[in-house]
Amino acid sequence: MILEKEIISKIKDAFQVVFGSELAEGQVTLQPTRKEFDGTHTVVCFPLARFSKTGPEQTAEKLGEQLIETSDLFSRYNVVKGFLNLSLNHECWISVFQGLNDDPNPGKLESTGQEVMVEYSSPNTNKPLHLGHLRNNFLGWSVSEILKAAGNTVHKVQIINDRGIHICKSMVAWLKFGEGETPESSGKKGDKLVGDYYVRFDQEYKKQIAELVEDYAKHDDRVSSLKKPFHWVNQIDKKLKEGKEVSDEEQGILLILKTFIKKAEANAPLIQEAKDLLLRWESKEPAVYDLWKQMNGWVYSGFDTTYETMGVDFDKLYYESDTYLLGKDEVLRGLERGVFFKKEDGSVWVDLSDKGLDQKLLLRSDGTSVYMTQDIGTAILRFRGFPAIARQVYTVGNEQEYHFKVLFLILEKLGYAWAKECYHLSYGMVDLPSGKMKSREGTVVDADDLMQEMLDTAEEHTKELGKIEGFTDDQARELYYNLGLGALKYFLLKVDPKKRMLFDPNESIQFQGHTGPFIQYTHARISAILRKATQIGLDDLGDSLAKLENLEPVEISVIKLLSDFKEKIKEAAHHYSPDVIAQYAYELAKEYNRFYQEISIFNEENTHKLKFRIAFSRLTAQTISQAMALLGIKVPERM
RNA sequence: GGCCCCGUAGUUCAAUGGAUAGAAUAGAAGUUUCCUAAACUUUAGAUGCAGGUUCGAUUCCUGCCGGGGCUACCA
Repeated sequence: MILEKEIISKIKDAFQVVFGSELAEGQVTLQPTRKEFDGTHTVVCFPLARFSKTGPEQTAEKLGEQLIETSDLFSRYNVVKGFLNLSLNHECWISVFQGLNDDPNPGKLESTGQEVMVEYSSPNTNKPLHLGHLRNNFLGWSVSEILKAAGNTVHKVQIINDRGIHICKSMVAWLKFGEGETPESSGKKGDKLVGDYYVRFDQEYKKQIAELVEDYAKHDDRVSSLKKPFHWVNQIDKKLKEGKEVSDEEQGILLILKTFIKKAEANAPLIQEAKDLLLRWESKEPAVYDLWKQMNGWVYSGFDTTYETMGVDFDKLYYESDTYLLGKDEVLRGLERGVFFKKEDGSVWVDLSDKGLDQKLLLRSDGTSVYMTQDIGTAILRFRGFPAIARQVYTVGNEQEYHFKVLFLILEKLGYAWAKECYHLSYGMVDLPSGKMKSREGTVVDADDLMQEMLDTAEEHTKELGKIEGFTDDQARELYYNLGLGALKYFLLKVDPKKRMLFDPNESIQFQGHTGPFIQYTHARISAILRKATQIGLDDLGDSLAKLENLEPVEISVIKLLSDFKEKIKEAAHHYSPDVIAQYAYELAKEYNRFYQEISIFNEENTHKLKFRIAFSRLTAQTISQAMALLGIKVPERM
């Protein structure tokens, strides 16, 4: 911020005069003054003692003295230990406020001229979206908005994993057990319907495996005495995981049974059918291809509904079925050029041992591609389609950190200069109190269900507080939506993306305290003031600012926060961290609420003060609204 | 086994190497003739353990303990 720069420059000048030694740019550490001390800006003088050749405390004292004498920026100072606390004078704050109020581009930094592609969501098309996807989408969408505000051109994209064995599983189950069910016939949302068949496949598949294992066991003397071998394995596995003792005999049996299970997994008729279907799909057999299209279509329309509720969107969609072949070509080309190597069985690998990693498979021995192969293809395709993009940001969970490390290294090896600029926006899992979400154990928190719950809770709260007087039905619904989703988005975005976080479904997301609705409420409060101001014609600031004689401390601290906004956007963009914005919006709202409590705006007799406070409130509302917009949260006029 | 991440109030989250470790919730006590009490004020409560570097360590380094992840011819 300009203000900060100016202060630092004054400090450098003063230091030069008093101690005769020049400080470099980064040597002045300026930080916000803690609220128990007087002042707004604090210079940490410990590191300066080295250059001033005197103790930190004297350094601070002399520096403060000099600053007051020579600069018109500061009104007073105090020294606590080696900390120099500075207070800016009235005119300075007035001009800061003036600058913010006149800013033609509030909340938007100068263009960097850079183009960035941000990928997020990218779900598989075999099951509905869940809580984890919510964090992913809100994060990716918000980071995109933040990057835009920071002056970049952004392309929001996702890759849809529409191809592969997983979708074939749903298809097999639907063919076998579906009896022609469609979203229309059963009224089920398309993604839910397909997800159900995926689950069904898994259940039936498990059954077949268990049967096969039992059969193998029956014919093997070593284990034929076991009644339910499959169940037994699970028990022993559980024991091992809990660190309990397992006898040698049990371990021996376990080993035998594990080979049985592996064999059964490969030989179960259902998985054979799914694999067969995948081959038929790859050869584009019309019946299979049509069914694949139809079921994917169901999923897409289901996803579209969910995305709409979530309030996220994309500029462009990529489909794995379109990109996986390109990846394969790239790998083969790399093989020719000696970047990759082939093993005897025909599989293609990359050797990354020079980078401290191991070898990684790129093409199976049967020539089919793996996950990595497709990602190579997709990345290259994107840069071909958008030659101007400087980098790609991948919003993907942190369990794939290794994968992306490898991907970027491979792209680099293939000679793509932009590979170095690619970034894996890695975020932590959302845990439940019971641990990780597992679809098999039915502990997945469904995205649609959760959002609906949030809307219901918002409605309940609002009605309890009796705050829907004068609302039409549509307005009320809009409010519940904004509050419910605001609470949810804020909850997921206020946490550092890198960290894993906890979600307790039994303890519903709060609407009080450090929450989205708290900030929304502050905005609604200010809106009420602005409405009233318009009514009585106090909208125009006129020359009141110049005639203002003093500012209250709480007003100064709000102005300081307002002036921090752009710096926060910069920081959030730099770290890909919406939580910076979330924390900022909260601090601003909280500080304004203090002002609101302390000062009764319309009881003020001095017109200049009154007009200033209205303009000041408007600027706060505007900043809150913009900050929240970066998080994808709408702020209401009334609530 | 190897590699990576995380351990902060009862709980959920903060703290570019800086002051007496901040919030929120749950607990205790207050504030409504006054612009929206989804608010505000007061109070009590925490850095896993042991070393090291530093004027100064929640932050950096080492070891230990605890939790999670990756290490598939799965995606």
